[in-house]
Amino acid sequence: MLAAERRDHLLALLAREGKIIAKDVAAELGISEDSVRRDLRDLAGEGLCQRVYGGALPVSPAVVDYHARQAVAPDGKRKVAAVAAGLVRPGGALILDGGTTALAVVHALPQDLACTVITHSPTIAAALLDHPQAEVFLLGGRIFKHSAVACGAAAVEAAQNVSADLCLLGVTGVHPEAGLTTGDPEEAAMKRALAARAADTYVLASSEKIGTASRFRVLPFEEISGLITDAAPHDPVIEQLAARGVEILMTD
Amino acid sequence: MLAAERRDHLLALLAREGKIIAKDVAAELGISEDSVRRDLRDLAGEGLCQRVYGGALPVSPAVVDYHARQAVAPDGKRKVAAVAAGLVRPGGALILDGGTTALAVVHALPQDLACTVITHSPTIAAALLDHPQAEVFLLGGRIFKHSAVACGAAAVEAAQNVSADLCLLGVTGVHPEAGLTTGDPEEAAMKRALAARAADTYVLASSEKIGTASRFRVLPFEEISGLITDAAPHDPVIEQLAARGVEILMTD
DNA sequence: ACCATACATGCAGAACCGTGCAAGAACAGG
DNA sequence: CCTGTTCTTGCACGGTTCTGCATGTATGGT
Repeated sequence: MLAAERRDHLLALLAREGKIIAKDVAAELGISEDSVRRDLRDLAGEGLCQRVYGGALPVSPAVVDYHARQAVAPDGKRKVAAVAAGLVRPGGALILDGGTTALAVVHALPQDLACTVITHSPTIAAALLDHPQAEVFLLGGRIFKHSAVACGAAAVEAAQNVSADLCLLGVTGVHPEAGLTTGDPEEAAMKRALAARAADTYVLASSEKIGTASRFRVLPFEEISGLITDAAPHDPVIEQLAARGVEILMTD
Repeated sequence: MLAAERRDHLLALLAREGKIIAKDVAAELGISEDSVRRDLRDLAGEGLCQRVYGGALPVSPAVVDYHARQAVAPDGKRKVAAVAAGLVRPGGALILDGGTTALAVVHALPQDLACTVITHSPTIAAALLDHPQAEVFLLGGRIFKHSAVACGAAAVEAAQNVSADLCLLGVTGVHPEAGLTTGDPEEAAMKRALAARAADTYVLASSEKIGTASRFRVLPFEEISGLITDAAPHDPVIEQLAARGVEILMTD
């Protein structure tokens, strides 16, 4: 039995049963309890489970499935998310896009921050369950599988009924000419609808997206307040955007 | 049974019932009252419950922890969920309630089932992401933290625009006189709105809920098609319901 | 005031944990 | 192909934590 295989088995078991008992799974797989404990310790270190006396429990039952498949957010995204989280004012209202970067923003928010979060992502909504002071409003609609967010006419319509101080948007491309782009027209429309409902809109773009473009335009640069990125300090694309009046927030 | 799991169970019980009686829960879980008392003392030390003579009470009436609820009675719920999943027809439309039992239904659905699922639970929506053939429609609204579902006026309104063949509802109490009940009035209204949009409504009730009642009525028995439960074969409550024309689907 | 029940405490046995260690597998370099 | 290195795995050991029981005390009802 491969180590990675064992890890997968543990995560699957955790998702299915809601718990892991070290002794039982060791017997089941025919390996020592020590190995199970070591694996559980590692998984807990990555935030994929919660170690308890005798075994392990899901870290947060609702999102464990998602986490198991979604590797931990890479460093760049975490840094971008931390800067973005700093823009959120206590008591304010935040429109939060879907995607892994947005999920990282949730994790970067103080646990007890009191604010209103409006989102079209069930994943984000589920992740916010352990922020007891956060008021969450979910925009419903047809769920687009590939991005795991609500889109379409119903979702855009639902967005018309909200407003916020700040909107944090993820995109897949940031290109001097193409502007801010994403890969799906429905998603692009939804992002536009979200941005239109906030006083300020900041775009989250980890470095690998700078200079690339996808097929569908979300917004021109003129319509956003700023860009949050971990790109190199003197990236030519970034400097060009700064010259065009886009506020640039760099991670350090 | 893991110690941490036991603690979760206590918190869940506290959230659901509003109180804990040390003697009862000790008997139920097959552990000594001393362990229960020790757990309650610890929980009280962390401010998660209020210790009283004979058991414990919520520290404040509103304290309900969704996460704690995940650990309750996974076995009975899985069986109930399996039966419920069997009612879902390929190509059909299903309205699925929130809650752990409903989550278990998702896990019990064939991975490649093609159907439409309408839900007001972001957790359910997120869980359905790995059913590639399932079309998911999410009903938006204000997220109620304690049950992790969208409720309130917006959610009820959104429900008016859908319809389905089958609705699977969870409840917290099934009582001959009180009917089908739950602990929150908004949730009760939402469940009613969901049931009204489906041709058939089946209620999922694992055995520990039979014979109990919560404060808010969801529906009278006359308005549901059937009840799915893992209660004992000749449970008096169940037999009474059957006599009143409620279709009873038992797990085996 | 009395009694039944619930409680805290101490204790012993059991279960669980981390660490160190050695045997073996995987692997890179010669 | 051999050898040294690194990583993994299982085992042994000592320490920690948990659990149920016994004891004596406190509490609430009658």
